[in-house]
Amino acid sequence: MEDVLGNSSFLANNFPLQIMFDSNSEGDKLPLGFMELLGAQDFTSPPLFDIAQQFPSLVTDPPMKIESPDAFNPPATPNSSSISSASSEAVNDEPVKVDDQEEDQQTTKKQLKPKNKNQKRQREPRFAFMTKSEVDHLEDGYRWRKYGQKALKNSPFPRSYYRCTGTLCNVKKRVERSSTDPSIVVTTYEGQHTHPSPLMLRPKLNGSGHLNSDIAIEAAAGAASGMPMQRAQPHFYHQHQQQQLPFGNTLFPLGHNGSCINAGLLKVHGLLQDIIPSHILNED
DNA sequence: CGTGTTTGACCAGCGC
DNA sequence: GCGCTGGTCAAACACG
Repeated sequence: MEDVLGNSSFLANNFPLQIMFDSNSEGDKLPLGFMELLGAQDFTSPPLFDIAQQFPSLVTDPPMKIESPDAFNPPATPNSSSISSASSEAVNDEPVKVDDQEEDQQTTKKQLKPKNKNQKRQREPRFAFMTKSEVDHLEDGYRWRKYGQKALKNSPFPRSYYRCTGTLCNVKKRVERSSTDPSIVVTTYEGQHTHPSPLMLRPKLNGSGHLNSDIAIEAAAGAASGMPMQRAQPHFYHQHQQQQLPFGNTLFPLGHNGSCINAGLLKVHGLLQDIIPSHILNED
């Protein structure tokens, strides 16, 4: 339970989570991240989930269960750098959702006043991003309303709860700092945005005038590598062998046996061309 | 006035 | 059954 994040949520509900982790030492606020590239796929491109499904070789040992495309609908992007974690909580053998928004709302209400005692509380797929940043609440292109804050048992840092302010959008996120490394901000997204990012309409340029493809690539690589979070986590800190990515950001290895996300990254590289303009991928 | 934050209280899930 | 903990609500408050 007490892990490097002091976070139990990753292990909740008995499903593996997958995280991606990289850092941006400057903690720069990137106006947009891979959410707009990945999250935007909800509206423009096939989700990365499909990619991972099509290329099971990207899945590491143990293979991450990919049971629902929802699990790969990536969350909004932290502005500095990111790790992604995917859960398959909302999958199981539940019938595929008919109406996302409606179900989301029902789910939310169920959490408070469940009418169905036989039915376990269902949660949305979750993604965790570990971001090295001075800022707690990372700008990700969406507007969030804070609805709660909770002190965590094994962490001196509180966890903040945010909800997307978009109408009918039930996406939530939790933001907390790692208890072991306060410079690490752990952002956990839950649910799917039902609307495009407000910032999506703007050109996706970073400070240097380049698209922020690195984040998307890392996310995709991490997602495809299928690293269960509960196993990957400790390695971030205790066995980390930082890998300098060609994209500039430092990516922490996810593999338990020395394999790092870079391997997956290479594999996904071609896949991402479907999502990310080729010139971006060639920038390295 | 609209929007967002703070914060105490409440509830549900889980482990013992 | 009980206590602990995480997650959420909602009133009060702050701010532009």
